[in-house]
Amino acid sequence: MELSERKKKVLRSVVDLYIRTAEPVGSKAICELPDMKFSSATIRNEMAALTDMGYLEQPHTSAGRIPSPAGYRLYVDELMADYRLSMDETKSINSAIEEKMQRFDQMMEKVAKLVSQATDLPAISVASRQGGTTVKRFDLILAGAGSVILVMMLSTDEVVNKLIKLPVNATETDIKLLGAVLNAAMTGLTAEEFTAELLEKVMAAAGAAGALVPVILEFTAETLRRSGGTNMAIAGHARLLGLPEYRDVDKAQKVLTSFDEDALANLPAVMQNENGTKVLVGPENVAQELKDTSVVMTKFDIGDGLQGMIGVVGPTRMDYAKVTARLSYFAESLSKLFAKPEQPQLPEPAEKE
Amino acid sequence: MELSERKKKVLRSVVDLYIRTAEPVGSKAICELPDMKFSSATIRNEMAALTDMGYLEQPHTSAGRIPSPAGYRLYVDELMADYRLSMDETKSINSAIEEKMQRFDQMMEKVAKLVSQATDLPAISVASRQGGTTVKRFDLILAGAGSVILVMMLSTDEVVNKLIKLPVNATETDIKLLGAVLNAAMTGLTAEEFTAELLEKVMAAAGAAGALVPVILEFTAETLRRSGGTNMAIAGHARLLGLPEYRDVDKAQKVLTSFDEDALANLPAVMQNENGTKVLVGPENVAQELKDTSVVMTKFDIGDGLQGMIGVVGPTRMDYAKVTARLSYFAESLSKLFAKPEQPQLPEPAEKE
DNA sequence: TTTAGCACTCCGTTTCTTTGAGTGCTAAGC
DNA sequence: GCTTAGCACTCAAAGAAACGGAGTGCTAAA
Repeated sequence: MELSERKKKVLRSVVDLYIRTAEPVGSKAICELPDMKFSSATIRNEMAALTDMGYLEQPHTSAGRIPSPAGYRLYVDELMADYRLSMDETKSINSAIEEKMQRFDQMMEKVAKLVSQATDLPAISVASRQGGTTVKRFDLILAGAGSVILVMMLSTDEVVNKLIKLPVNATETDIKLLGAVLNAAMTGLTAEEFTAELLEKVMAAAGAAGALVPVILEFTAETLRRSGGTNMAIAGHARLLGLPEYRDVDKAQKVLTSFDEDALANLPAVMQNENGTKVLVGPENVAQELKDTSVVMTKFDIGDGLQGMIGVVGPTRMDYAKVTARLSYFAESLSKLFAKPEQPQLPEPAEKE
Repeated sequence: MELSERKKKVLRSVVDLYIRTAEPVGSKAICELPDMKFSSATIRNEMAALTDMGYLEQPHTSAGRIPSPAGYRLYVDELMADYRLSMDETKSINSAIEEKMQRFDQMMEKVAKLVSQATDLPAISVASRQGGTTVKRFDLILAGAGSVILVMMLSTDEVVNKLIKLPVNATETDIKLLGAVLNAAMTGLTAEEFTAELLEKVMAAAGAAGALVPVILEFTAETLRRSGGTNMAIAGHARLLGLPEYRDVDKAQKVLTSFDEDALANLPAVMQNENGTKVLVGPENVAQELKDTSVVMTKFDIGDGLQGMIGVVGPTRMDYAKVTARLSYFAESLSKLFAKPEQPQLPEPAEKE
């Protein structure tokens, strides 16, 4: 069912205002907006309708409305006005990039820092090898006193190993079975394909030694993720605390902790088959800890078989238009930067004008 | 003036208790301690004396006492009991290190993460080339419309350049003078030697183009710091928020912001000529934002001309004994790890016992 | 020199009240 | 049939007042 133009206008206004103020928006505030031709009573009716439809929420009876996740979604998809970057903004982004990218090594950190600065939100920056590494072959060696050695050969021909303590007694046969199961189910998979379903399937098949599966699976995924050349940095943790929604220390802690614990590690996977800018509103995030934050992210090209991604994490009430615009521009500039042959060692001689 | 044994005992007890509880400590609590043979009135007198001497402070008249920075200092230097690591602790540190250090590349991040885990505080980890890089030679090129190009040749024979906008009009002569001053005053210096005094001296000598000096100095210091191979990582931001003193978002934000802004960048310099573990209590920190936090840090050997450092940042009320012990042990284990020829590609075959 | 006793201070908490922004609904107006 | 003015009602947030109790400093006795 389509919303009437007026409803859309009201919804847009509510979201806009809430993004600006972080306070529930009342009917009066809306009807006082410059191009709003109706009285507060009318707006009130519209808002009640939008609430019924699930686009707005009411923190409590006598408060204004705030957008629901569905409301944000609609806003992002259809309602929000384009944000046009000013000359100043483009200039400052470009000069920041040119200035700081002199050395390649700690690049991801630099990028994350710059993105964070540009958006005033915590930012993430990832470079990952396309078409990830996989495991060619698993071997398990029963190693005396209650432990096994896991040996993996990767598609890159690296060999990685790990000593695992046995939580239970397992016989030679159990381990052999487990090895067979691993080789059958988990070879040729990239890090992104290690899902909860896979875990269950393998555990079911592994029988007595099934208890080892979670450890092995996690270790393998982690190894592939890193061997995939994934290099990721997060910057601007502190900016989260500047936002009114994170004056609540517990909330802030939850989100910051999730950063340390790689809750963002699967964002690149989400972007895998996407183009342009992707917005994840609140509960659309897979990671539990991010259920009431939003994520905006964009790909960029590093060349050399590497895929770059930048993104920010913020409150669901985030200035999507502005953030999206700045992020896209950032990605564009970075792509251009990396497309250049190499940074010149010396600038052109000063031209005469 | 020496403190009586009893005063020392009281002071130690106050610090110990405050470290544990984060609440001002009253005379009653002290005299109820197992081996405290005096009444609360006596303790009260002792505490009043310790307050006069500047070792304790009173948040307000009717509250208990908390240690002053001087009190912590004394505690760290003389009073605190050795913390003996349990087998469990050493084991878990060692296995964490062995397990995670499979790949060398993102090592500093890993180390920081592990240290943070082991201490439950934000941690920093730095690897820096010993005997830092210096600038061999500066050149300034006047580049048409109000800008100059700064070209530096480093002791590593790298060449770095930067375009600088002129805030004022400067003539060829001014720039020449500036160039001469830079070459005279700033060649051969490592990043650590770029101090506020140097800045003033150079600015004074540079005359008309003096306005450029701060920019140049900062850029140079930054370049050297990085080219020095300094590689640093911070982890565990979120743990700060778990501490009662940082339930106050503004305080937490100040500290976390300082992490993003390299307030920790000069810690390695502080360690330069130190050995063992160094503790900086509250105001002993140079960085303004860390004036009411404490820092504990230790060096470790990476070999290969690299010097490692690990450290943690926490409230002045921090368990110095425990943190110091864990940090030292960590540093030891890391040194050992790096002293090994190379990580074995496969572990030894399981031994029979 | 130590300790029991006591008056005093002052913070943190709880409880109660007030205030006002915002709502839904009804009935009148265009 | 929309739109709007009016009104009674709700409820969180802010303020005021009262309370309780932990801790102190001081005095006087042991």
